Amino acid sequence: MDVLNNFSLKQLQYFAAIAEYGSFRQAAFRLNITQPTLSNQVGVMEKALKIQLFERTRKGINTTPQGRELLLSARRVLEEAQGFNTQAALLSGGGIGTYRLGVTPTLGPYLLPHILSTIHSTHTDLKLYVRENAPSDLETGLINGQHDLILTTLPIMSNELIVAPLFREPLKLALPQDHRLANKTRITRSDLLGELVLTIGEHHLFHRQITELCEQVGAQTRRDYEGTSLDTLRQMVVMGMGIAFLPALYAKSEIRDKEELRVTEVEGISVARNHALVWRNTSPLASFYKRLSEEIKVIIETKLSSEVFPISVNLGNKLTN
Amino acid sequence: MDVLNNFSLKQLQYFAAIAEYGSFRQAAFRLNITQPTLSNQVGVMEKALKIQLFERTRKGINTTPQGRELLLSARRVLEEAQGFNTQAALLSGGGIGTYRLGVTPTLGPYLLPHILSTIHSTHTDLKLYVRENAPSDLETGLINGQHDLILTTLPIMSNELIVAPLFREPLKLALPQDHRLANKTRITRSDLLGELVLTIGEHHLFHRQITELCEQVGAQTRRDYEGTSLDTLRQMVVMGMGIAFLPALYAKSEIRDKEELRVTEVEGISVARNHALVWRNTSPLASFYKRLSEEIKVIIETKLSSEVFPISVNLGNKLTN
DNA sequence: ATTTCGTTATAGATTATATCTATCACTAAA
DNA sequence: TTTAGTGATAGATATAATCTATAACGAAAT
Repeated sequence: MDVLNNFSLKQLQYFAAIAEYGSFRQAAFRLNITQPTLSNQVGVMEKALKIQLFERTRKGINTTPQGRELLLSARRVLEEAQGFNTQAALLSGGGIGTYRLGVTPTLGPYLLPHILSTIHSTHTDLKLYVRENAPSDLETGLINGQHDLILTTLPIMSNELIVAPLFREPLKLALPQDHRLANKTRITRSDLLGELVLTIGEHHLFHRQITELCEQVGAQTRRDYEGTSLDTLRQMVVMGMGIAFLPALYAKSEIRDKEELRVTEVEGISVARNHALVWRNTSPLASFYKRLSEEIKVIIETKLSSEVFPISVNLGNKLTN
Repeated sequence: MDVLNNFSLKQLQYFAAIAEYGSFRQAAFRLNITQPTLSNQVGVMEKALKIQLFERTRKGINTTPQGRELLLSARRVLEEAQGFNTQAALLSGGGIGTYRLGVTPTLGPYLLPHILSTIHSTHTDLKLYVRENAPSDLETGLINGQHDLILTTLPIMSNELIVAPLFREPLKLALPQDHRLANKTRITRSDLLGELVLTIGEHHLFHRQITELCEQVGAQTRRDYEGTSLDTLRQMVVMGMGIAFLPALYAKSEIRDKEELRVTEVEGISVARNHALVWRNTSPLASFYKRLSEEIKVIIETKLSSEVFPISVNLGNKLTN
């Protein structure tokens, strides 16, 4: 990829045109340049390549054997260049291409299935390369360019990122079927007094929320048995090791079997995660990402309004829960 | 193939380098240009394509999704350009490529098999696209560029052609086995008195030579039964319709079966064809063609010295027989 | 806090080069 | 002999690529 200062695309174009029309004058006319320009440029090229491409006579030209050989290569180059050009024309519209979307493992698998198909139908040529990471890794990964966009849980601290809040996802209480509260229609704060609450590992963002809540209502958290994923947390509840708070979208997606667990809300408490679409403030595609976030909000409102809620107040970057 | 004034090869190269090194400065250093040049050129390109390729930050760059997409196309263009370049480098040596060689049907098939393999072994990458035509068509075909070279029978009249005489090919007498002269060891001019001589069609160059000879030695020519090719002429001799003069190389190649025909020389007469390699005086490859003709002469001298002879005198273009 | 180093962008001068106009030299055909 | 067609050449001009010097900003170290 080093020394190709021998020729230019323009010269290749000239070369091909002359060969095609069999005449400098003709070719110059078609190319909207003058004949001397053409003579000059081809001459320059021939000198640079040390190959005579045409044999000039007073009545016209012949392409030399070497010229004929090179013509094939020249045409291939021009074809690729043409391809580059048409692709650039397509891409300049925006919304086309492969975008690297980072998601958290506690949201991505349960949200994306609901929205991807709709997005795909609106943006046929938009492809998402989805990659899962813990929220903190997502944020730094976005900053140093490993992702184009992330779909993550607030808060986002960095001020070089732009945050488009999407929705608020409540955490719901999951009880084993044989639990004393399982058949109670209304569960309130006071019901939780003395309960054993299982939590997910503390590097997850809502770990702290849960522990704070438990302190308030007088429940205990089991520090010795923290789940490493939502799935293990669910299994631990099924086995009767305690109760747990699970994100609403997870519950909707994964807890089909009503015999296994009972998922319910607790009156008088408000514990939830806020999710947002985030990109770098330097990204030239900011306006497209903004539009995309609006579209996602609409999709969620349409398809998931019973599970999640709009984020009413605009709390900005420092949005905490 | 019309409007690709959006970008240049150089710009594509710059684009690829920046993406590769992840930095304008780095890339500029590698490309041996200054960073402002790079910034400027990429900017020009982005404006022309209406696509931002890179997202610039104070700590470096990120390639945009569109940029990543286009990078693939850009690399393909550069690869083809590189291919063009290396091929040009190869070709600039000369002796490489496909040359369109015109030959006469009464010589080509009987001479070329003897010389092509040797030429191929010396010039591995030289390919000959061989095409047969009557000598007069060969000459005009060469002049108007349908051939690069011709291997033809003299004389050549046009003064825009350069003639490299190759060898002199005697015409030998072919007799049927039951002919009265067939077993005679020495045949002289006077033996031909009253013989019926078959000739090839009069558009062939040696037709006239034969008829002139026949007049001199008192032989008759059969105008009503002119052969259309050397093969038919041979068949006519075999069938006893007369005797004929056949080119020595044809006889060597095609008359294997000694029972069928007797091929011999006639003492005291000298009838022959002169062959030459011919090209346009405007051809930039003249020196290569000249070299090639010398090589062919050597090959013939080595492999066919018993059949054909050098052309001793340099008779120039107007060489007649 | 301040300095230092690393990043890209910008402005203006300079250099390189692509292009045009006008013309020449030659050929073929009218 | 003239006319129309071919490509080449010289010199002027316009365009564009490049360089130098500097700005503006961020990150990290002092």
